[in-house]
Amino acid sequence: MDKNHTASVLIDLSAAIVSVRGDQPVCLTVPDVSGYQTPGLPFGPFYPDRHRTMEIGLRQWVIEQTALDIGYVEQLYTFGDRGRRSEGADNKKENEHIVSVGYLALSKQCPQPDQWSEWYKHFPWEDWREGRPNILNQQIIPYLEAWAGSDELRRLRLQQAFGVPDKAWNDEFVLDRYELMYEAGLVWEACADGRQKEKISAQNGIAMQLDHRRILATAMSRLRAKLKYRPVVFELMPSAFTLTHVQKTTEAILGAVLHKQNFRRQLAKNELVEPTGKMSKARGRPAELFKFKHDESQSTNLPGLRIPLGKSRNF
Amino acid sequence: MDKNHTASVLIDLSAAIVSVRGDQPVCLTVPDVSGYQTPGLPFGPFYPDRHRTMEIGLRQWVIEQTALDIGYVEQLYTFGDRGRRSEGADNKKENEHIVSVGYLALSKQCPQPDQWSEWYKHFPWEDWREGRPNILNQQIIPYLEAWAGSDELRRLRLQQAFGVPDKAWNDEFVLDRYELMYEAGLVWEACADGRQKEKISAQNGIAMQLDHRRILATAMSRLRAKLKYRPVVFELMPSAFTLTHVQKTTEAILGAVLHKQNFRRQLAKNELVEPTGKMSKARGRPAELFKFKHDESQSTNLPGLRIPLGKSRNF
DNA sequence: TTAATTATACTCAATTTGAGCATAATATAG
DNA sequence: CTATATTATGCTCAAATTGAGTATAATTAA
Repeated sequence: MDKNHTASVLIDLSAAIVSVRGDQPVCLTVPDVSGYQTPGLPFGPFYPDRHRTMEIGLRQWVIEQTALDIGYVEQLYTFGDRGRRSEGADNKKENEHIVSVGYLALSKQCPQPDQWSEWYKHFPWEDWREGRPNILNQQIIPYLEAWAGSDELRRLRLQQAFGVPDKAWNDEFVLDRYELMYEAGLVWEACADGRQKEKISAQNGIAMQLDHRRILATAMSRLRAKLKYRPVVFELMPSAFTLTHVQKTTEAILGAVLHKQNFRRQLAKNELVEPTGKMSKARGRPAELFKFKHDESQSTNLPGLRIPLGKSRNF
Repeated sequence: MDKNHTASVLIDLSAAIVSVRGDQPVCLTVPDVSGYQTPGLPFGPFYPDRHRTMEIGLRQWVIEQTALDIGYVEQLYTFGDRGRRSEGADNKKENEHIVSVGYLALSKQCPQPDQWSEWYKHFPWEDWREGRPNILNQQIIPYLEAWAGSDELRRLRLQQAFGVPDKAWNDEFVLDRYELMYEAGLVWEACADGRQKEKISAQNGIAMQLDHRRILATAMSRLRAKLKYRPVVFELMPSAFTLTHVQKTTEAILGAVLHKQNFRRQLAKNELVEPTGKMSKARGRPAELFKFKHDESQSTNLPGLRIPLGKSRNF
């Protein structure tokens, strides 16, 4: 292998910092820097001689820049695509190669509401809590079927990702769906020229800078999957909470509604929570306040709640 | 944030290329380059202006250097630890920071047997197919319990990772176990000075260069987990195989024996294989030869076999 | 011809899941 | 002060899945 190539790169640490506000999952974003009205994920450079590990580097600039208390941090994926920068409007140095390491972080609070962006504004087809989103049948699916045409591979991927025809919707395939839509030119970021961008700007969710929406999709996929076998929900909960609160938070992340009694049965069986003795005061019968039973530092390896998702979710 | 820091790094693409020979999972290794007898994982540099993505870069040098046909490739983790290089014997340039992106790749064949190293020679405590490995009760557990002492957190981690006391052994926690042993100074790589290295060299599995054993542990964890919900076994199988062959391969990866009839029931239910009509010839009653029902390109999203692992595996 | 070996069909109890009803304890509207 | 809406929680029950067997069939090797 010849060595006549640039091997030196800069490393960006990008973070999808996720929290839940009310019944909406939100993600910390930074204001637009390009000419378009697209928010971006916060990111900072990695200085290898300053930080022992990349996770430490990530925590460092998150603390410095956002003053947030993030507990759970997980590395998502390292994106090394050439021309990642050149897709945006600003295009400073062509020769400066940037590799971006994506992270998922969870935060219990989300102050300054204007800095947090709701997941489902970027991915309106992912929220099934009120039933199948209209945008699917009215826009996305017809377009994708036309795009697939008689291409067998495309149709198979369509069936895998979107469950059409006659397959169930899988809430974990967020990334697959986004990438399919990207390839089909259905999302703003995939459009090369400005005119095309104008045409679909408002549709199919709010775009983000560079490949940030892809990173967010990766984060959503990972979090939805993890929720089902590790008790990460509690990284999004306050120290005391009602069982309904845990359920609403879980449902927000999954974009699906769950059976109340069965959800509680799982919680009970896995011994994840214990009563505090106190009661919540709201409308209706007061609910008992619970707390997470375990140390947060070890929550990574606990069994978690095998979420009962129900069978017929593709109507 | 001040910019008076080196931000430029080199990127290594390290690969745990896994195959199964007979009933042993194996991993492609390169000969020792340090003074010690430790094999290493193959790796190559990433040239960002030559390869569009890192995965393409990885495939490229694997083809060039090993002439292997690897189908399935999955990014594992990006390690950015400072001083990753300086642990080894050769220590060329202090200022050259290297970030290593680990990959898991699966290969159906493993020619040149001397270049492939068996998993369980590096991790003898991970193979439970003949029952609980003796090394656990005779060496590892006593040492770790002494190390934990009365430290509550350490005892909890010990319980999580190794299941002592009264918790089940979880085959997926390969990385957790290795890291705990590393911290406790139980593995060769964790020892700073040569004398200490001598002392535990032969014990606790064959060491590897740098952090390569950690990457392999990550690969093992990921593969064992994935096996249970995605049909990746077939990436390790020839085009036609008997059901027993699939089971033996699965058992090799998991390091555990499975119930034959239940394993087949899962295969049947998920419609993963179809008969070829041909028969295998060996000792005993001939078995029908099957083939994987689906296109390999889409195998990522298929349901997979929810492996029936049996209940009482910590005796 | 017999024994060893491997494959495959079938059974059955225990557990888990999906989905529901019934009842309890509070706030709020009239 | 009573009725009603609202939320919480206890309990049931059929269907499906899982764990762990037994029985039997088709080969090779002795």
